Amino acid sequence: MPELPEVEVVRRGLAGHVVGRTISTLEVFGHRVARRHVAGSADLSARVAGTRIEGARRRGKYLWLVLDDGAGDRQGLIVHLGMSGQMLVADPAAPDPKHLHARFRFADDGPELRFVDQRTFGGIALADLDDADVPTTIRHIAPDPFEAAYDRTAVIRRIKGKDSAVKRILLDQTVVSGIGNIYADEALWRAQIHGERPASSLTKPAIGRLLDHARDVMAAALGEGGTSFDALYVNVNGESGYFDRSLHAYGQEGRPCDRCGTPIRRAQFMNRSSFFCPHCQPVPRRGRG
DNA sequence: CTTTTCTCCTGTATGC
DNA sequence: TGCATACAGGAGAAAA
Repeated sequence: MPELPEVEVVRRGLAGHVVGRTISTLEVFGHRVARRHVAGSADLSARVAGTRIEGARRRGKYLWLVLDDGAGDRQGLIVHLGMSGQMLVADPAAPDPKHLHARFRFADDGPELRFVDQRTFGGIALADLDDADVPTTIRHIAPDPFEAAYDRTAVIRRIKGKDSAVKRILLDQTVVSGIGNIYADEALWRAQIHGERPASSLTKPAIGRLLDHARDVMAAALGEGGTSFDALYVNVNGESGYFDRSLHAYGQEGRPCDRCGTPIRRAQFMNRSSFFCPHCQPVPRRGRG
């Protein structure tokens, strides 16, 4: 549920609180959190201990810390928040919260870093970095709309070539990353496109406008500290953003559309909820766009 | 190869 | 009050 803006809020917090510091120990609790680290949690802890955090990076919903072991070897510590993951900076004397899955202690004996995750869809893992300092294990994740590597024209062309529902494609992180259910619905509302329209039925300019709306709505959300529709999304200090006040579609079932007044409708799509204005975003007829 | 469905997980809300 | 059920949904595995 944390999407690009919420993850960026966390990245900025990490940049301010842990970059430049040296990790003394990493404790991993339970078997779930390091499941993507194939060599296991003991290996993960051993490799992370003693490294210095050189940077905090992000692509889409993926975060990673660039770690330097001081001997010329650099690795990426990937952090994915999943549905409910939190990275919290805390006083080491503060009691452990429920659902604490990992704890980073630092050589300076300053505040520690905790990975807390109620639903345990998130996790941490180490990976090699490529020449651009992107972990090699997330090379299948496309650049997000804020990256220099984002090729808007190529993304439009790729989307135009697909017959799947356009919302499904917005959520496909291998096409463009960072967009989840909330910002997909918001971008579709802004673009006045129904998410079940086949992508190939949209004109290239319409696809371009949709992508630009997705970028713009995520930028606006970031400007307000992210969306806190769920109280689980917080920055590293445990504080929520307030972009949920600015949502036009997501979670607005029954409320009048801010553009035309028609009640916002909710429908099941891909086993998730989709919110849309039935007037501004007409439902496509089956078999055509 | 591409596309779609299933699965992982637990706290909260709702219905009987 | 208790118990069952629905729901939130990112992403990778599995299936089609």
